[in-house]
Amino acid sequence: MSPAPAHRDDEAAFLAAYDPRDFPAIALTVDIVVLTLREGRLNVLLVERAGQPFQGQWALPGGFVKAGQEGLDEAAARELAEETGLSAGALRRVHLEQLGSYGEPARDPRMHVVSVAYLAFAPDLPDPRAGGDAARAAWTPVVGPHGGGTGGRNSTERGSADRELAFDHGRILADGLERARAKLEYTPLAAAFLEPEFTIPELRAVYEEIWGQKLHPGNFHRKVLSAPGFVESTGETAERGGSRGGPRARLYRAGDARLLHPALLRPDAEEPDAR
Amino acid sequence: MSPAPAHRDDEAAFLAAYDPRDFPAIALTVDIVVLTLREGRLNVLLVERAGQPFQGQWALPGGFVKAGQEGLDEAAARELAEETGLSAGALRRVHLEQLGSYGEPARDPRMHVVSVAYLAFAPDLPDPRAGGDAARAAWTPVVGPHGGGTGGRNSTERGSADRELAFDHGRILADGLERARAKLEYTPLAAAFLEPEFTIPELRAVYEEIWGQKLHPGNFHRKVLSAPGFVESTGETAERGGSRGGPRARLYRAGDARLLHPALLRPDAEEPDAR
DNA sequence: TGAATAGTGTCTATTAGACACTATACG
DNA sequence: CGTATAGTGTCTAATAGACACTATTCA
Repeated sequence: MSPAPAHRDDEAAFLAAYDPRDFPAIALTVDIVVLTLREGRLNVLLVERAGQPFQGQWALPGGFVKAGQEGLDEAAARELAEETGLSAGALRRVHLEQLGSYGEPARDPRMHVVSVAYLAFAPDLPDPRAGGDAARAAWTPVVGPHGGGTGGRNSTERGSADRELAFDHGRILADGLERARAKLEYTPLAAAFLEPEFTIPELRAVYEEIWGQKLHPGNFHRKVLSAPGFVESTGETAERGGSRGGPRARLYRAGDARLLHPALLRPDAEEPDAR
Repeated sequence: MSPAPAHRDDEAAFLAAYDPRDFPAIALTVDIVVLTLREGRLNVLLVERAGQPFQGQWALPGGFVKAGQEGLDEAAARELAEETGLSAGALRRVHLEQLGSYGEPARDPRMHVVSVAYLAFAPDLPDPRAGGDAARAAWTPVVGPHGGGTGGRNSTERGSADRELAFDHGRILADGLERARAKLEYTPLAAAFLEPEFTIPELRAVYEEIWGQKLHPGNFHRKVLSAPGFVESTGETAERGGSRGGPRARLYRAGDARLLHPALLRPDAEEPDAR
């Protein structure tokens, strides 16, 4: 563990003599898969790269971790705020979790850059503004097993109508989408895509869009209500019924559970790839 | 993303002029939670630190990622081989997966060191030899909700009879243990703790030790056999029966499933902390 | 008025767990 | 021979999903 085989008696003296420059440099970035629903469709936040490498290509938002100044979660939250232009208050409604780290030496042609990827679930957000190092930033529809239920499980997953993402961001996005699908099964995080008060049919629409398949309305309703702490009733009723008719649904807000029991398993998840 | 706001026309020229030293340094390490069963008890591999900081304290094995030369998975595999002294062949029987990254600026007093933690499941291995930067290395019993079923879910988790680990390795170990418990539920990785051929009661002992609770022998047996691809029969029978009597059990080897359907849920996992 | 939807009731096939039983092996 | 265990059978409570039905709202 100790990079220099020093055996000083005094730790303070050791630290004073310690020069970080003695070690070969690896750069560290955070990149974020920010997912949201816009008009019912799953979107991911992408930025167009202003500089080299991959100039002009789309990439996940992210940036370098400020050495010695911030932890990984802080860096991700900072980048998220910068790229979406959201206030600290609005950010509290966003779920942010670590997705994984990606460190192939050749993933960035400049040097060895390790990226710690994060995954965020956000309610419908305003259009992003391009940050300093991004030419543009845009919510981009995610295709794949979404958007019609026709796409199979094995179809290549990428954002935005076949755009190829820079670096290995296509892979990171695919990992983030799979994580998101899994998270809906055993956490109440689907509510993070909605306003603070929402109806069960709205919640069901989140599941249907992210899982890419229709769910049974009656059974879904019952399962949500039977999972303790998933939702809690407000006593209120939605202003209007469904756009195509039907009674007004009751309003709920997110409960205090962090894990769902029982879980809402994907109907098809019996054989994911059961080989 | 681009650290210097360069707008060169030619990517090659850009790369030639690129100096990695322009950026503040963050060091990158991999640390590994290596779990194994020794005489039926869960053990973790720990090393005693030879140098500062935390000299003389126990820590997870790990080391610096070789910048530009290896990816994260490679670095973890290399460290694992170095610390356990295992051959490449023996390492193929070890399961290794990324656990998460830890990057608080103050987690290492020398400088900002980000650690990518890995989790490994290994069959019973020989005693480790101390590496270059470790005074000693030893398999260390894990206490916690293990070892007798008396420990509650909330008991502080640490290795080796109340040893305090260096850095934030206590936290990493706790995260690794929780991941291990969860992994047994929906993957067939319990077999990674056993020899290539094993009996169902041996497999059950893995679950009982890691989950810290007794399981119903009959129902466990049936659930394992009903999960497609979990185990496949060898047609053979164990040489001897149970040490305290009983018929000889049949031998199985790991099947080709990577996910269990249906999953083997922890009996208690109904309310993990359902708040 | 017709069509679509919210929410609830109910039936059934499946499953998890408890219990029981036998056959086998150790000491 | 006594005891413990492997493996299987069976019963029951809980669950998932299918189907049905009413009331409510939009167009």
